[in-house]
Amino acid sequence: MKKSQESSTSKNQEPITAFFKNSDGPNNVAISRKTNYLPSAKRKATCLDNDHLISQPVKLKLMNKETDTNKKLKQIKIENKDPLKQLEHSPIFNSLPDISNLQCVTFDKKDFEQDDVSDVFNDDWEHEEDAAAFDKLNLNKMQRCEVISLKNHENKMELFLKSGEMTGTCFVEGIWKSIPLSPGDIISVIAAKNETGQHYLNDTTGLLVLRPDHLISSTSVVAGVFCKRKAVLQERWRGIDSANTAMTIGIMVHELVQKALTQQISDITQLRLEADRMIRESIQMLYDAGMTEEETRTSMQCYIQPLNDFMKSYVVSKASHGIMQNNKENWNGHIDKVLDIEENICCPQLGLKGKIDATLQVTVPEKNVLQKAIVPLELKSGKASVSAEHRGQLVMYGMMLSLHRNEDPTVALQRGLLLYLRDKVDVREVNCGYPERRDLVMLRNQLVENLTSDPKDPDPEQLTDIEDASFLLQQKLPEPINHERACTKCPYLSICSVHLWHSGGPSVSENHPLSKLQGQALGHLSKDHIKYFFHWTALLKMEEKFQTNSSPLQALWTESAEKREKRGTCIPNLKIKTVEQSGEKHLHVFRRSGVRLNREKGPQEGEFAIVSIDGRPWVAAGVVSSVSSDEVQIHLERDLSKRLCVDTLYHIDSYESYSTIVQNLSNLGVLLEYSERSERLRTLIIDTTKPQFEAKLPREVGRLGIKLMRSLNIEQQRAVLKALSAQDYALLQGLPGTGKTQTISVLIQMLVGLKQRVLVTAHTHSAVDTLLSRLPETMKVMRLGSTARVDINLLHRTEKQLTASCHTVEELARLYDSMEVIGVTCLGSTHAILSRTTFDMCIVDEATQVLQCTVLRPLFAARRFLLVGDPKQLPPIVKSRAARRLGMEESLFHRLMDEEATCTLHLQYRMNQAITDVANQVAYDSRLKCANGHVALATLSIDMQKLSSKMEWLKRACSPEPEDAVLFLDMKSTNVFDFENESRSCRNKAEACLVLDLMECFKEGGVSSKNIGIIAPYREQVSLLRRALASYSVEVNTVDQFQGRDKSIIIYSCTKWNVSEDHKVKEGEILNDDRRLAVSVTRAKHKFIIVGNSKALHCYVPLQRLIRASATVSLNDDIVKCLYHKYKEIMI
DNA sequence: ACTCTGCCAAGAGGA
Repeated sequence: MKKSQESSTSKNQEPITAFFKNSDGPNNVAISRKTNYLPSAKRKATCLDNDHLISQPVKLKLMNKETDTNKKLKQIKIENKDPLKQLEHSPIFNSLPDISNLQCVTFDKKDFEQDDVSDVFNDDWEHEEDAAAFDKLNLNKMQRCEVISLKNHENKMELFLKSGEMTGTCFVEGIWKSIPLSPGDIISVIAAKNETGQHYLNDTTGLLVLRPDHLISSTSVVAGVFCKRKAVLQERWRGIDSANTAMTIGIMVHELVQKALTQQISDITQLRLEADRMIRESIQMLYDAGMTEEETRTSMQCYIQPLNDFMKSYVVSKASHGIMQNNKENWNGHIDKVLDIEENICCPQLGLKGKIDATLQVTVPEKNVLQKAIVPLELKSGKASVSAEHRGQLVMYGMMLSLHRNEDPTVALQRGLLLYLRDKVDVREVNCGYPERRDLVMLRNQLVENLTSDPKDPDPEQLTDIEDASFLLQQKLPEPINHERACTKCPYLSICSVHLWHSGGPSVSENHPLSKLQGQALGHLSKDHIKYFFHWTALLKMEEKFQTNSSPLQALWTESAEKREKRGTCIPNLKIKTVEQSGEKHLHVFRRSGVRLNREKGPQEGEFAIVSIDGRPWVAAGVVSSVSSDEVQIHLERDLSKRLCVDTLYHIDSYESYSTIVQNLSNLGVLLEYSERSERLRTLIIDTTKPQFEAKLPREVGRLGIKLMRSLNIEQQRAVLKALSAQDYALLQGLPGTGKTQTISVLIQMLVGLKQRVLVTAHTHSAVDTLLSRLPETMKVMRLGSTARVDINLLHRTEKQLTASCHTVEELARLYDSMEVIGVTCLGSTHAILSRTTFDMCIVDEATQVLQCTVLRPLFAARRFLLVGDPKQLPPIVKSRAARRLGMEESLFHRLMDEEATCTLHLQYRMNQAITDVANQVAYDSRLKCANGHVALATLSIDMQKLSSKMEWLKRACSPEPEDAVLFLDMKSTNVFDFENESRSCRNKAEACLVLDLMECFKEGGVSSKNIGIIAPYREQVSLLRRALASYSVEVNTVDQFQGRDKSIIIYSCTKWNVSEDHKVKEGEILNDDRRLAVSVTRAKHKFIIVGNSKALHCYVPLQRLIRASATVSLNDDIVKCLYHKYKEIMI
């Protein structure tokens, strides 16, 4: 039972100062890893004396007595609760070390007598020399360090830190002691030095940033001022809180102000016109929030006059002081220049990021002298509360900016402007002292503590039990606040409560509002529902952890651009060539001189990427629109050429966002809500209640069927009728080549004929587009999603095109409502149409490729659903091996598969009999049938006469005969083929040579290369083959890219040749994946050729099954040697 | 040591 919080948050108290109350709480200090770390008497420390570093012994004496300054500070704290005002009269200010003088001194390795710092951590501490290597770390500057060990003293904690080659110690007192640190933790520290040369932090000096590599946005930190628990929930379940009026107005006011500032608009009529124009252009946003234009115009009214006043008094006028005398609180400066709008700041030293509304150059009168300064401005469209949240945001921007200027973030003078415009202008200057900075850093630390794992946490990849995982990997959350009204209305109430009551952690007292709200929050949920929620949140956590480890964002500031380039995630050293406005974005063209870009690695076209400068990561971000050998084009949200000089070198890094994880978590959150749509899905998906079917279909179905179903075979017709009779859901299992796209297309036409609205979705854009392109042009179809990703033939059906003529929210809503079919990817299903209207049926194509938690989103929007897929084909992409082991690949299709609910299409129109037979042996247990004799007997059309002079094996390889339709070309003796040491790489030049020879032969036989597809399991082999076959314009790809399509001939290059006899197949090894193999085989219509080395492949069971089912041709050493000599020039 | 599609972001306000 924890009551401290419940009683301590009183109403009039600034929540931010409440930190002081908690600072004496218990601290969980880990015990030092090395117990006899270093006898303190022997330790040496370096201190700064006349600009020289002198080593001198330091006596470690615990200071039990308070220093004078500490005493004084305590008094001030008691007298004055507002940390903002505390430092103004504080004597401590002067007693802090003068960092500005120290800045020029850099602590470099060469400054020291002893160069050997590498073995500082030897257990042998007897030598004075080793000990002297300590405390080289200069903590007067902010440093990113690893905590090596810690030692708890009576009222302070001693940290042993390491940064690069340097090590040092630091004493931590006061509030900082409450940070739970473990050896291995990364922290960022700035500390003071006492008279004995010892670094220390206490309540009056220094900053300690926990796990600074995890950047938290400034708004998230200040959200924690009110409720830390909510701040954490908001980071993880962002999608739960839907668009509301206040926020929408806020966004519009921001745009208006930014426009006024950049264009110097100070005419009220013009501002009104701008506002009107803005409303007209934002109808999409208004639709999302369910607002009308009239309502919006009215709400905007109360900002326009004040904005006009603001522009007149502060921006346009020449006067720089003496203005607005009638209001003393108002700021008395002048805005000279707008330097930037929405400037992105990212500060790895403080673990913070943010976006500054406007960066301004101002003149401020100070002691009768005019001072120039650069200040951030933060606009707020709500009440002029000058709250801790609002000020805190500016304080954090201030700290980040001071670090960019190379100043000490604990003491550097910082000023920022708060602008309130509702009803009247109110400009406030926010300047602050140390305590508020400290408290904000601590607040951030508390959030990070919950948002990141600590070194002691279990490694998710080691977990083998789903129950353990869902218990151990639950979201850590701060304690709830005691605020009934806020909790009742909080959108995160259910998620907050499910963690509070079902995570085995501490709970709240009976009188706590959350106890009273328990029924409202969770009353509608069963144990199974909660279990399902925790299972999937744990799986997502595992996947997320894997992602954090494999592509760490911190590489942006911990690794050089060149190193990142080697890693394959960065295009370094670019200069701006041109910048042009393109819609709301700025198209930047970057040029790299000299070195050619490696186009296969690094940010690709259509991907989201981050632009950085050395020492300033993440100055902007946007979507890459093209990458050529010497240029990169990217759409950024702001114009970089305005602030920075022409010669600045930029780096563009690819970025893996976590938004998918957050969206999936949100979907699970929605599944817990008390609503009809969630209740329905919980019953069907979690409780797996049997789906119901209508016994009789309306007569209309028959009439429509005569017209529409004629093109379908019996099996397909049955499937359509089954889907139409579903009251809850139905499954359609479509084996390869069985015409499921055709079937779904007819089903959609039937549904539309019955006046039903259909939502068509799939995991990939291409699957959605394939379906939509089969629908008649007369049908009202809208494709949602980013235009860049949509198939070129469907551009006329994109939302952008169709809504171009809408000028009002009503028109827009009418248009959306009039659509008979909406097509969108599962992850794109956050579009407002899906939450504002209901569909009669949702059809999910390639449903076996979607994660269960991802498919939920489109399903919420429909009364019934149809899942279409083939469980024998590709599963969803799950990167974490552990998550795969625990069942994350199980799609909803798998979960719901049941004879009564499923229709299967067996009759296929693609493969001839020979390939069908092999497919049946490899994956389909004789279930796959050729639809008719024509399909069964189809053969490759090739002119064998032209190949009569070829060698026997090559003739068989190209022959159209059924007995050679599936052929294994065995290259046993790859040893002859020792081009170079390729033992570690996943490519095989021998196989590439063979494929090249086959291609040449097919070409001679008159087979068009567009009828041939080449598949390799590994990317590396794919790119080798692509280079080698560049002259053929033949498609070479991984299996995944061929899903859903076919070719007359498929050549499959197994690649692996150096697998040892006793090789133990690892879990999830790609060659052992029967689903990928099944997809490969079933892409071929007439001929399937496997190229491989039987010795290397014998350990892979699915491949063995395939090889046994096919005819084998062994290629001897001579053939291989011959191939080598023929093509060695091409194999680069 | 293997495959790879989707998601723009931080903030927009209020207890």
